[in-house]
Amino acid sequence: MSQAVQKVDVFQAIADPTRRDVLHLLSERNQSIAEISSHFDISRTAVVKHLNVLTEAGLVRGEKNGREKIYYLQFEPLKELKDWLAYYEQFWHNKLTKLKFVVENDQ
Amino acid sequence: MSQAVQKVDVFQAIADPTRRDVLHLLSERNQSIAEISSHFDISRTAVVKHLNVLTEAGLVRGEKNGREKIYYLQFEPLKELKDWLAYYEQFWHNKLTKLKFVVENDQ
DNA sequence: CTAATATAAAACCTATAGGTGTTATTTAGA
DNA sequence: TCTAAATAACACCTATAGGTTTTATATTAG
Repeated sequence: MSQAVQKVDVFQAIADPTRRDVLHLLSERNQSIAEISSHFDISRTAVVKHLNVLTEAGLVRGEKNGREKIYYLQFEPLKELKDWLAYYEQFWHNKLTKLKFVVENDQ
Repeated sequence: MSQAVQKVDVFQAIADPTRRDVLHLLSERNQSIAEISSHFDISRTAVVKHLNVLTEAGLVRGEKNGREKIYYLQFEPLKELKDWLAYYEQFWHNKLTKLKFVVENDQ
């Protein structure tokens, strides 16, 4: 199989503020676990757990490089979020359009 | 004050699949607690708890109508999600642009 | 080959998310 | 005005998310 089954969905993965911070850090630069951890007050083990959740959601990928493990951002799972959001944007757009119609035809 | 402080953020609110289902139901039709509950296997009390979380996040609004309480969707908090997502879309767009440049200038 | 560095793995703790059932309270309608 | 319907308010249970510390395994640099 090309890709392991996704155990954590993107909604759950980005629910935690620390994990969102990790994603932001990785958007600035690919980093090792040690580098990432240095930005947080929590233990390195805790950071690794968050990285595991993000990995299971497919939002990041870790590659061993010598004794380091470098983490990279992955965009693909955010597409699901984008689609989900698009549905409600469309919903809202329709509602506003109807409202506009009512206002214009009201006296 | 016009609006209570937001106790639950939108990321947390949409993390639960049941709550996402509730939002979807409300996008089809404004509904009472009883109506919403009828679509789920969990107890009405549990549904109410989810509605409370969604309310605290500002994603829904409940209005008493006689002995019923009708729930409505609210779009506004989704803007934060949209902005968050836009950042990573931009990030990805830039990355692809750079990649394209490299490919085109490579031999 | 050994010391130091970086990560992995395991066992454990605690707060809380998501669920339950039971008991008020409010309101509509015969 | 009494009963049934709809919601609100409690008290309670259990799994797990998010954190800790400790111990083991790889890997690089002298």
